[in-house]
Amino acid sequence: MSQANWSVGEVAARCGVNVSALHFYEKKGLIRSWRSLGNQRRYKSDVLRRISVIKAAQKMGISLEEIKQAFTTLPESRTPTAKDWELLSTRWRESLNARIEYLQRLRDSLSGCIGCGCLSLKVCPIYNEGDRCGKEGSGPVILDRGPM
Amino acid sequence: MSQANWSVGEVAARCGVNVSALHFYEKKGLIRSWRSLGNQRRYKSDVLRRISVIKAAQKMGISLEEIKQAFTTLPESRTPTAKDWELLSTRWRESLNARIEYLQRLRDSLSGCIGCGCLSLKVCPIYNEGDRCGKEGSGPVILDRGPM
DNA sequence: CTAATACCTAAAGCAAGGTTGAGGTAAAGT
DNA sequence: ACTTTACCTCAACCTTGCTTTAGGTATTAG
Repeated sequence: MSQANWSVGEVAARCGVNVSALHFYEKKGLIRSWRSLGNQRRYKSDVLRRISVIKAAQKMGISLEEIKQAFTTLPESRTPTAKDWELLSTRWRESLNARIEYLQRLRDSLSGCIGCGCLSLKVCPIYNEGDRCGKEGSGPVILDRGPM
Repeated sequence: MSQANWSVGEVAARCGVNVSALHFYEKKGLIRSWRSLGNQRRYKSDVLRRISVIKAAQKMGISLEEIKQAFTTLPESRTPTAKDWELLSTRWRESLNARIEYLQRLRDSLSGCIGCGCLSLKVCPIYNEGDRCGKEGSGPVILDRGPM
């Protein structure tokens, strides 16, 4: 079983992050700890999952601020369950899908666009935003408002 | 036809970027200009394509430094042709594909991983790196070294 | 001719996501 | 007991990709 009282160094080693990152996450409100008699941080084992979720979400391109927002949907009173976490992952999977589709559109336009003459011109789907300098207004903007 | 001598303001308006960004790109060596008698920047029209390529590459997640490196493969002596640009786009398409595949693996693992109990444990494909704290060494690391 | 823009340079600032360093306390090994 | 290692806080620093500000020159519109 997992221990009950993790020190910051143990968590850092276990999660493959620096102690400074844990301090940082705590300051940002993404994780919490209580203190030992000697004022050292102690963690419940569910912090491990939080950190792994932070890292996974970052790989998806989700900012710490967004992760923090998502964490506010977790229960305060009890340790989050698998269901609680699954809800998060469901929402993020949607944004991940959107991002993947965006990149796919970008890739598919790329073949035609960078090599051909259209890039930087009026109707290129890759390069086009606020491009109203030509004589007529520009064509559709397919890619510019994609998810970041 | 495109004009021969673009001012910085014209390029900025045409490309939808700020003048300050053009100064910045120039300082970083991504674009070049010559000067008018009154010391103002003047651009050849091929700067438009450069900038659109910069923007497209950024959408793919390519850093300015990498873009600059890629630009060094363009000919110095003549204005780059469609073929020249196509070469760039080919290389980038590969890295874009890699990134897409990485995100797809991430997505496909996500369903099982965040919700289940494995995340933060020894063999989860999403959360796993330098995880040698368990009794045995950890399992394969599927996702951690993916392209950024 | 004059006033409003547009442009110039250099330096500072901003946001994200941390890391590094200084100065000091706590806990653990021998 | 003593020394090393782990931990604490706070502040400063780093990188990327720009923007903003300040102080000054050039160009353009009326």
